[in-house]
Amino acid sequence: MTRRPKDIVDSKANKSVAAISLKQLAAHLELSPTTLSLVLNDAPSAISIPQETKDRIFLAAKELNYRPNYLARSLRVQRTHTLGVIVPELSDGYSAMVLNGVEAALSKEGFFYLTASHLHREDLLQKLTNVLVERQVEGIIAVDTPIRYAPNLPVVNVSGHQEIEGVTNVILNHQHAAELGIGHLFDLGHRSIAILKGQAFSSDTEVRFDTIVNAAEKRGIKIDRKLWSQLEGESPSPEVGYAATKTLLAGGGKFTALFAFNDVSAIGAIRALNDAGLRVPADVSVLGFDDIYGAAFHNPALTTIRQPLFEMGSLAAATILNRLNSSMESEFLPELSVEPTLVVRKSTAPAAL
Amino acid sequence: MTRRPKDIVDSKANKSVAAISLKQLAAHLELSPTTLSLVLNDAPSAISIPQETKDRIFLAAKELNYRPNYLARSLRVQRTHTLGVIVPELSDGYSAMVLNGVEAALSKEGFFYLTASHLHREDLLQKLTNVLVERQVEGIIAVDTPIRYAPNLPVVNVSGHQEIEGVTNVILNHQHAAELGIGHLFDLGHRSIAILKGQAFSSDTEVRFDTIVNAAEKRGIKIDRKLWSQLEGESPSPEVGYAATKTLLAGGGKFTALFAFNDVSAIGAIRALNDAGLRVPADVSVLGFDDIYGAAFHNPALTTIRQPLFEMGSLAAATILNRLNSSMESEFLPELSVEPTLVVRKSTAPAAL
DNA sequence: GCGAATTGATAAATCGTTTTAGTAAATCGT
DNA sequence: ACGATTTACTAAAACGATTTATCAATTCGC
Repeated sequence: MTRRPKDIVDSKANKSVAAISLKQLAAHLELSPTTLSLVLNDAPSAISIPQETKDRIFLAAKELNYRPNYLARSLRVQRTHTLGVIVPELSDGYSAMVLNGVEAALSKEGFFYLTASHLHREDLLQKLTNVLVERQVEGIIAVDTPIRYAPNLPVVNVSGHQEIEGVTNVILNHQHAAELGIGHLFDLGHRSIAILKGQAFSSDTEVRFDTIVNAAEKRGIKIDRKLWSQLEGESPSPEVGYAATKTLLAGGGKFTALFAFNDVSAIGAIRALNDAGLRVPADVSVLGFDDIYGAAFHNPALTTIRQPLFEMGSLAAATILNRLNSSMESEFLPELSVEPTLVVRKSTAPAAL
Repeated sequence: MTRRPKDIVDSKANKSVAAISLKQLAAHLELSPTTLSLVLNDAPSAISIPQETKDRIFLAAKELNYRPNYLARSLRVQRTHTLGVIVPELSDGYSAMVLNGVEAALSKEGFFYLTASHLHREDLLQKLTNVLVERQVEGIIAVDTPIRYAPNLPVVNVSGHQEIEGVTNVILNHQHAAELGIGHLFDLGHRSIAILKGQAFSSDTEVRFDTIVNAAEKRGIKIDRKLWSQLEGESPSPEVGYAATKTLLAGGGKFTALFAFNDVSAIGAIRALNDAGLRVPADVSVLGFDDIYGAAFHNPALTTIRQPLFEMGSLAAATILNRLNSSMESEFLPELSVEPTLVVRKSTAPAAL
């Protein structure tokens, strides 16, 4: 009521004055913490509190800059509004894009997330999972990560391919992706197609390879051993695609198109082809996968199979939130599939005769 | 050792059996929670507890899979081992790289971080800062974000340029960067140099522009109004560089080299130049900034001024950890500077006569 | 053999909330 | 006018740890 205290509070407001507790605020108002809690949280039983008192409470809370302590509240209500997100590493663009989607979905609901990178180390992965659980996350999103044992929480695996009890896999419709890719190359007249197979640790590697080979065979195209090469090494750089394409070329197989494992390796492949005196797309068409940020601005601009990574991230997050909010066990789905799209740019062209 | 029991245990381990509390564990051992706490945390006063009892406790904790509740512990000891990281958005590669460094430094110390994107919205930025403080983060790292009021916590601003009490800025040595860039172009014989100035919202925009102009003038090169153009729009895509370069070309200024604001805009610029029938680097040299992931694999590979983003992230994190651990107030430094390096690739070449 | 120190433990306060179960006074219905 | 509601508010018990006193029984020093 007096001027002095108010001024002091205001001048400190910028510096966000040391937090005040509910108890202190209650003492200041000469009310019990209970009353304040009921009013501030708009609890049903607060109907009996007169508006005048409520106003006093709101005013004081604002003036004294009361901010409820999240730890205390979380401990009491047993909810942290926090998820854990496990990625192989952050630098590769793929994970960042998924995270972006995760964040968009979570922020709407006042959730946050803790990020952890396992760097392709199995032991670290297991340890991080445990630590996240200890930190009371309400669910876990694993991105492109082969989880083994799922903790007792809602878990969604983005690009996961193992069937694990209680884990929802958010996956691309790989069959469709392979059809789109091979179909595009076939339509351009390509009949000799090479493939860059993913690294062994990537969860998409096997499905992608198999579906592509199948789609090709359906059109009478055989992918013999000389026509594919596997990416090796953990670096998320085009180097690995460059190296794999070199060995492919050294192997002597003849091809007019190359279906890369992803955009990053496609970029490396283009460089290797150029180094060998082959022009893209005049001599060899190159097809990427993912449509990462930058694929459109590569030179030549990459034709690629687009994975909706942002959507996969937000779908993963939404799925977990949904499971948390609906008490019904029935909400659980073992698999959610999203559709790829073909993005035609400049790295593919009709096959030369 | 028989197969059966092991299988059963394992099968439960997968589901990570419902957490047990300290009190329950204590009841099971017929000891008090106090004793367990002292032993498990290896408190000094635990010396009087005989090894036999300690062993019993450790064994039971392991067998019953006791995991201390982080919330409860944090509430009591008033430490969360969590930082908040505020970025403009995640998709731009720049932030992801910094985050990567942050994570590397934090994980060593058992810290985690919550990520929040403000999407260039001032109100959101302010709100997110408050929410992070409510969540009891122990410090905040802002990346390329113009913070106004710093909360009452250790704050480090990566690429921050305002002087704010209590905020440490981690910045690139811009003077040096400008010298490296202009020096490189000058040495190649360029005397007419155009500049792409950053978006108004980016904290590096003004310094970078000014230092570049100064470095040029020091060598007798004037950058008149027709020779620079400002990026506009929030999209983190090369589009903005493409558009800015178009207007530059339309303005009629003559130049043999272009110093872009960053790699992303450099990529857009190269496309605009090509569209105008100019070859890079034969007709125009293009110099990027940042050395983002992918700069090396662009075609032509970008010559660029490398910012050590990973290091800036880990330096920011280390700085905060340091301030948290040392009780001395003296640790505070208002500014930490890191050095750029020139990475010469294929987008710059001697000036044509 | 007696006070002091050591050994082996524990009860209770605390962190800052939410929530359950009240209570005392005023008002209502009849 | 009197029991039943309603109004206005609160005490105390959680949540799950850590930490500060204490305590009872031994052992030690002399």
